[in-house]
Amino acid sequence: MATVRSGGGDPSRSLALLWGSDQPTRARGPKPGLTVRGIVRAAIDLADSEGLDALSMRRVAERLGVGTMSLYTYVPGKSELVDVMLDAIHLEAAAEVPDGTWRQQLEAMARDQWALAREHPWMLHIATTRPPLGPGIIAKYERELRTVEGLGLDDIEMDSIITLINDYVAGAARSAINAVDVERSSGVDEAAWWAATGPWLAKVLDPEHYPVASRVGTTTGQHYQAVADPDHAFEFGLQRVLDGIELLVQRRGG
Amino acid sequence: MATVRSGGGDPSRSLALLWGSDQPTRARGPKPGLTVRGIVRAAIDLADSEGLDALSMRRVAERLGVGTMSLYTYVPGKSELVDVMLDAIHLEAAAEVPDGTWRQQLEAMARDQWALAREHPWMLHIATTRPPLGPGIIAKYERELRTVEGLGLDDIEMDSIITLINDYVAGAARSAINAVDVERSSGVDEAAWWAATGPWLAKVLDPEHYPVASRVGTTTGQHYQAVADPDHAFEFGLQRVLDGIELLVQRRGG
DNA sequence: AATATTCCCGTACATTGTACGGTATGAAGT
DNA sequence: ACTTCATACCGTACAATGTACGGGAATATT
Repeated sequence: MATVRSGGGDPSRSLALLWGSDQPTRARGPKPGLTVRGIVRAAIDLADSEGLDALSMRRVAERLGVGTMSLYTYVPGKSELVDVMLDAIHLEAAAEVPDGTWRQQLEAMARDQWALAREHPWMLHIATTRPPLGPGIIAKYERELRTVEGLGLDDIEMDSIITLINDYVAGAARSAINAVDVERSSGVDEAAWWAATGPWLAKVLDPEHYPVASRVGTTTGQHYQAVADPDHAFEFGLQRVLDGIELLVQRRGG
Repeated sequence: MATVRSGGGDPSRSLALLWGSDQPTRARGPKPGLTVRGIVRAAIDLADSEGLDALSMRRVAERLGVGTMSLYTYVPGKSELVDVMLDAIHLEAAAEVPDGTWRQQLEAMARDQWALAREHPWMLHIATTRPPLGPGIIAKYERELRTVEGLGLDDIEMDSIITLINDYVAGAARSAINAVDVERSSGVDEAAWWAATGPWLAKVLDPEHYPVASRVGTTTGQHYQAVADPDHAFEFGLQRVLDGIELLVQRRGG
């Protein structure tokens, strides 16, 4: 499987699929046996349970009890299918914006994103430079922007803050997610990997050449029983990022 | 190609490769015609110029003028090869730590990482939950930690700060990198994509349902002539992150 | 009944990582 | 000098991928 990338297909085809009216167009020919929605759901189920690497047109068709090529009647290609999958999970996850200060709202937003990534780990493996601008993603963007509306920031700053939070959460979540993925695909669990790596590391991390790294590496290794703890890293980083944003808001008089 | 993941191979095999003495073990049989270093260099060249999707054992062997399977004499598999590639680029990039305040040093470190990702865009497509702990990566870790040594932080906090910066830069750089990748792989450049998407977006982003998103989306779209500007996002976010870290350092009395 | 249109899908192709086993090479042991 | 045997090299084969192509079957419109 090549790198899975949103926006890799024909944009207007993806957009038509995303916003396409679900009205059953009166037409000749045999009755459709499938729906786009059903295909997308099957694909999401497959990716949730077996990972993005297991997501193939053949496997999706198998789950639906049809031939592989039948899918292409409903969906132009795998690229566009992935676009719709991505938008769909954001649509389902549409959460209420909680009450509270802007900071509490931003924090909740970050935690929602973190939770969504836990539920659908494959979403972080999809490159979204050209996001599928469907109803789910747009609604999410609207919710996010509202948390920083009215703080005295200009539009560009508001957008930048949202981007910052999303970039940061995605980065931190990727680490947590990968730990699960690599265990599934390699069969080597964290403990086994650390057991194989630790002794090598001790031999190689000599305090002469790497005084600080060997000290800190030893401390963190013992503390986490692993090379790092993604959950802790997420919490720590989130507070720093929010602190940084708060400073800007204060300067703008929010 | 399945998702490329570091730590997917046998850890001790990767580590042996990473730290393995380069001394030519006196042995029987024909003279080796290749070296691990040469294979790694060819693989890096290929990935640099054509992307990670184009990195295949066949293509690497072709560049070296040997049969595909000959590579397996030197390298256990593709996983381990990627591990060594990743360590190698960090070893080459080993930069001097500049003088200045800890903040200036951290900022320089982030910019170095950003520049490295520009040079070797494929590095960000590799999942590094279990990083290849070779001489390049370890030396980098040591350099990074030294910038936050002596500020009154404990070891865990020092490690967390480094993780935060690296996570953030990786996240922001991924956006910039993907813009280039998606253009290469799809043949659709940013302007063409935006030309196809913009009109759709205008139709769909109605101010009734999405008042804030439509306003901000329009402003940023006109400002960037695209859906976002990764370079601007990087600069903005970096200052917020550093501000947040500075607050912590101040509280610790640094 | 004829026609136009749509759904379904079998086959085929190029590309991937790498397991397996065979052959050639050249240093060490006799 | 001759045998032994570890090592380098690599052709072939297999299972899996996305999807182009074209044929067959079903059904609403004419």
